Amino acid sequence: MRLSRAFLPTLKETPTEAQIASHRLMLRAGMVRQTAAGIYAWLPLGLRVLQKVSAIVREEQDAAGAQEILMPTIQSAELWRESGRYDDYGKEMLRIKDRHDREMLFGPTNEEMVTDIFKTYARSYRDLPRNIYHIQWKFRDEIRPRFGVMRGREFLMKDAYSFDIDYDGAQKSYKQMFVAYLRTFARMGLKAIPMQADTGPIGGNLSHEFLILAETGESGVFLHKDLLEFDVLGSAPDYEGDLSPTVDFWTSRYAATDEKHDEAAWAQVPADKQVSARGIEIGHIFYFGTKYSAAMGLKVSGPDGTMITPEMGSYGIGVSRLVGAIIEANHDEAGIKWPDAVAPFRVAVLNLKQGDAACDAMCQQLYDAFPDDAVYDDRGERAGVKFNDADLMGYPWQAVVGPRGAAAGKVELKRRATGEKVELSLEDAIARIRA
RNA sequence: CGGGGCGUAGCUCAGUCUGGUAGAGCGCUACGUUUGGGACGUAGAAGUCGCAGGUUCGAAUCCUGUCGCCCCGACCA
Repeated sequence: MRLSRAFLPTLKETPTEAQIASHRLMLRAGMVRQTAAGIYAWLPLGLRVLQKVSAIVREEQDAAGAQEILMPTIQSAELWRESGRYDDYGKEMLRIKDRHDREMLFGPTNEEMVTDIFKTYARSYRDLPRNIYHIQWKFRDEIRPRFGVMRGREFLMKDAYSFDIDYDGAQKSYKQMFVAYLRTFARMGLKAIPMQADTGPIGGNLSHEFLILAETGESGVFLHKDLLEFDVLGSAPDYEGDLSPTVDFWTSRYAATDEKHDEAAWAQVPADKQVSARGIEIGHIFYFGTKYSAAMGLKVSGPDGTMITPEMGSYGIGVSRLVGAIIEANHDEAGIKWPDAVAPFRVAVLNLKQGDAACDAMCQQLYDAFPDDAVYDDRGERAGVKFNDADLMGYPWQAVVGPRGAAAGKVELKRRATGEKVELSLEDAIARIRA
């Protein structure tokens, strides 16, 4: 992407409405544009991050055995009457009438719809277990949207739904998602901690929220320090094997949000292992048994010919919220510090003297070395502007090419996260960025 | 939904109390000088003053209504 031709509008001044770092930086870096309260348009830079985050979520869902589908945003009220949630859900649900006066709604979640779809095809216990998911826009008419994409009304969510023949199967599905979530967030450079949670309007009796620590988090959290030091990505999980050791590691150490906080249990945690902080919820998993399958008439034949009502669970990740959460966890005064895995581009090539033959040639080679993964700041701007914009947009690497260095065949490579700078030959610089 | 605040140029805001030619900085355009951490000068473009109605010779300013947005609280991926 050449900046001279890109639609990447950065802002020098901070828009007044933005109160927290991620919102300010997303607006300043030109990632999103607010179009109504809690509703955002995603501009190219923001969209790339959203897509990278989605891709990681998708890979880990697929690895855990879930299969992707895509359900619509608009649903029929009828479905929600079957489960009884049409009246329960309240004003958070955006209700719409079509031209024939039929009652419709913009989906806040998809338990009803997925159950309805699934029941058309599932005939036998042989059709189970299954886990299907989609990544789709949701709408929840929040009383008070705030914090940019962190609490928007329209938001992108990955929601998965598991169907199992019995309780043990459902527990296995739950653990698969539990482990998949740990890996998903770890790959984005986040330390997400699963915590006991309320099940809220979804129902059920087993639920974990995944939170990351951040000063601007909306929940208070209390946790055992060991949980912050565990290496999640150390070994690839065997999803068909016994996942209990991993899940037990996490669930045996104290971790709770203020809603579920238990002072007595907390007092059992050694004082030097107690961590109390603020947290942002980025994922939530539920086991809720037959709540929807029973209400909506999902039944399959069992091995002995009797009908069985499958056990279900649902598993959500706030994909658009994650973009904000990642920024909350990775920024400084100057701007964003993208983790490599979700960076919109891996490297920014900064040409400090546009039009200088040596600079132009070296920049072009750097740029060509990273197809679709580099931005080339080839604008006729002063060096300071390019430095500041690159810091703001937060590319993991900055390859700085000025007349002095170009004459000596050197590139100055800056690591955004640490601020560390080294002078390298062109080849070494390319190798270093690739590493 | 209760409380508070704000809508004036792309952005940040002044002007409203006390009605009388619509302003500044940043950004944008052109030219010149600059050129390794958000340069300087000169010239220029850019606004139905959120919308509707009213009062008035005259409304960004006063009155009524309305819409939108932000912040604080009770609720939540």
